[in-house]
Amino acid sequence: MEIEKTYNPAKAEQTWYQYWLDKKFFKSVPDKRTPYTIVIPPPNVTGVLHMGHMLNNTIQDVLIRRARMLGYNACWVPGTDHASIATEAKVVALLKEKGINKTDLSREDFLKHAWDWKEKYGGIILEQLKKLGASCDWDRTRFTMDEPLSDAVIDVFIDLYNKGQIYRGVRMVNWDPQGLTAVSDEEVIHKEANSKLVYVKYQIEGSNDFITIATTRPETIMGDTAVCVNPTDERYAHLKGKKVIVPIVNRVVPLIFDEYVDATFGTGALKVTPAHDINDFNLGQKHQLQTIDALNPNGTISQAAGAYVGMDRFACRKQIITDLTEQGLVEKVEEIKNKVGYSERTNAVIEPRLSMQWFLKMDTVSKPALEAVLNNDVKLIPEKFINTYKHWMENVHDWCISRQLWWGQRIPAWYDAQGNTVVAKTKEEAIAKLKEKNSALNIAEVKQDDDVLDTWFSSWLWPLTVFDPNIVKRGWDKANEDLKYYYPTNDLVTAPEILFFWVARMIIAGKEYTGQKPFTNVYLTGIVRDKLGRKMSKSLGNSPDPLDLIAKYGADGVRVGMLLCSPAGNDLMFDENYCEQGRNFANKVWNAFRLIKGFTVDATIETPQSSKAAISWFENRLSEQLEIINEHYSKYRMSDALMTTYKLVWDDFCAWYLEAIKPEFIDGKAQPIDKTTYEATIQFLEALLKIMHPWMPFITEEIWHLITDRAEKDCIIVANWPSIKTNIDRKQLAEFEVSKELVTMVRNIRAQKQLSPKEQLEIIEKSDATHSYFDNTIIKLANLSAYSYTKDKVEGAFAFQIRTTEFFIPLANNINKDEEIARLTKELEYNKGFLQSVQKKLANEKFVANAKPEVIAIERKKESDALSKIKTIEEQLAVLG
RNA sequence: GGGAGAUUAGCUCAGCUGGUUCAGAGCACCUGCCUUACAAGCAGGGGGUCACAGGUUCGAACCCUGUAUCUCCCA
Repeated sequence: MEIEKTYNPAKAEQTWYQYWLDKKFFKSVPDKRTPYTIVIPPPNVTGVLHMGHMLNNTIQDVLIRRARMLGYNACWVPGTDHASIATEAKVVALLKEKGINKTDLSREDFLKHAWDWKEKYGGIILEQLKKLGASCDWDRTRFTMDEPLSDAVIDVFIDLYNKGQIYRGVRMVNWDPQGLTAVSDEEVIHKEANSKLVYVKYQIEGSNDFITIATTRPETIMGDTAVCVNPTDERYAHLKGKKVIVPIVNRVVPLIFDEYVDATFGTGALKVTPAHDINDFNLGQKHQLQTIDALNPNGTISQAAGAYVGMDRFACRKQIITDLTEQGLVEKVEEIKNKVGYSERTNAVIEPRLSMQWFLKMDTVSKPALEAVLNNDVKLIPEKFINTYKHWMENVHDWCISRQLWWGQRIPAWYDAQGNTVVAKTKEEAIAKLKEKNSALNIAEVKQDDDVLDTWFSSWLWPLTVFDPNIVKRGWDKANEDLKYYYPTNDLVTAPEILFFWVARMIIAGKEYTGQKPFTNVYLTGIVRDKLGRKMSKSLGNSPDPLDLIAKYGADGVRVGMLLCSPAGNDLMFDENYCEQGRNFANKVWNAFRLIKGFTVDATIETPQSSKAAISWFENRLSEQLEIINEHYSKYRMSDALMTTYKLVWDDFCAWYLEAIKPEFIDGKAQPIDKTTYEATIQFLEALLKIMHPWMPFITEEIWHLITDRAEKDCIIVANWPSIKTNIDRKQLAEFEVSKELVTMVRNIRAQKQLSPKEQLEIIEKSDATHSYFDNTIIKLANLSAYSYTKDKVEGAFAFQIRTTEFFIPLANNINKDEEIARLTKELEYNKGFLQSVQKKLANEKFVANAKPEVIAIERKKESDALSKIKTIEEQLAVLG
């Protein structure tokens, strides 16, 4: 059979993914085995695969595939999130292109468009995940707005309302004037901006004096209902009891005194606009100030402002500065840097706004969730996030859960014309409840709340409702078989950015409705940045399309590339070079297979000693390294686990083992290989393929089937993870390390003396021994004619040491005395310096008195080794004269 | 302004109980090789005042204090 020289990933990827699907290897149903479960962080239904998803989902797939091989019942639940604001914005934009305004549509018509859109374009991202090799149980695919899941969201709202945890009230919220909705604190991104700090003069009533205030928001002047200064600020003490006149609208407002004001900022005088700043709002409450809302929901100036009505807030800001300047009321304008909040979803500047919203009280429900992390019941990886988590959970604010949108779960609150409110699942139930409050109820006037719930108010139930949407209604005791079996899940892999949005809230919901944590380990990935450290973004155009990368380097290559450079919790400086390295690794594996497949087996020939030794060594080496790999996995050190695998395959297997056992060519003909060595080699290859499989699922499955014809379900995806041999011979491993050094030394000498690798050399070891286990392997690897032992020095040969042993290579015409003297002198100096430092240490009484005995023993060994080396070198120098 | 973390080779990172002259890996780099598995390769090599300044210790990349720079979170 002809095997191609380079690995071609495209075909293998297509073939095997379909094969796995057909054989239902990803499918999981509860059985006697221990489950291993991951629920996917559901990507936005509108989303397309980006580098962050790649990283995230590759890690999940590695964990799932390894668990499957370890014999767990591995279940990875996929799905998408309805992402209310992002999706609604997208649908609105699309309708606009068709000339349809959302405001012209009824709620029902809009939702119909939205669902049409979702059915047509939603979930592309899940198809893309398949290209990556994601082994999700696709039969379990869920969407956060699937009817049963939505139902559960409503159940939770009703339940928490009945428990008194949910309330409605007027609060200052983060208003997105573009999305026309409130957003939570976590959805506001604070960015540094260059702003103008305007110093405006307000006249003191009944005088020609002015008080100057500094503001970055002059367009809210029309909403001012006080001016405030610090009571300790002597500059303003004489103004006590006075009133001031707000410019533009000429409103007379009180001058108030409050500790809140920072006397050192600006002029020390603050304009108070209770409707447009949270701190001003608090001041307003405290001093019982009037509240004037000078802005409309869309960010234009409101009727109530009394001036500039209808003008956009930013246009108004400019205009008002011009107008005030003309009136001589602007003292100066300073350029400053301040933080401005932007909407995560629409990127509009957030406006603090007073409005009627629904809130969830966080103080009591968050306590068990904080404890779960502090007592390590839920482990955060890396641990450094525990502090951040603690800080947030201890300072948590009530959660604004209503959104002024249509796409999402509609709040199940109902009102009558008299302002009575009830919470109920259906209109009928609501009417019944309202009747209790209002005997004269006019049914025609009963209205449901127009708002929907925050998306996170549905995704916090994700690990519960993907398994059992009835959990809220029926309770943990009556949970279905799936939930009982898979929950709590094992690992959650997500970005630290949503630690509070999502992770904390899932723990809250889990504790509330099952009394249990939703997952045991939370692996927090970093942000994927470009190699300059910039966040990858569409606008910068610095984000490669993951599918292009897969086409170019193969899915296996990209997976390896991503994970080579991503320790947990660290941002990842992505560089295509890593994918290239991944692709090269796949090709290396491919060629190792090609070599082995090309062997001709002859059952009659005996196994050479060199191969026997190599097999024994690699058997030990494999177990030794597998132990380390398992250890890395158990600590979620993914890059380390991968790098150890990489070196085991490339260095140990390809560079040392295969070179040691591969048959020679005689007269241009490849010699056959003995059966024992061949079979051992195939076994090693299979074990290595298994260890590589979680990282490189496609190529390993491809080779697995090319090695031999296999039964229908004999696939590497369900093969057993290799076991570690019980008695690893570490002494032998150490011995081979010395042999490797010897081989390297010989190669080095060849390079220095410009000797062909084909020219055979001879090695003589100065030792009392007559042979050792790896002699023949060394002969093979270093291309020697002989390896012999002597008790005496060999004159006129090239001499060197490995550790404390002396070796000679007879090189009749190739010894340059001066060069040798220089080399040996340098080595002598180094060893003398080393000896000196060791002896200094040993001469130190305090060291000998305080250091651990093992440490002292090591130092003594170093001393004696150095002494013997020095002696040897001095002898060699003496011989050279 | 408050909090958390980081700073080790050109780059990305290890260094997990303080103990091999002040250190490791991968990539990149340099030199030599198209050697019948692989040039997507092979062999060999160079490269670091462990951010800076003090301190603790027989001994510090590691522990402590301060400084600088960067990142993130919260207000």
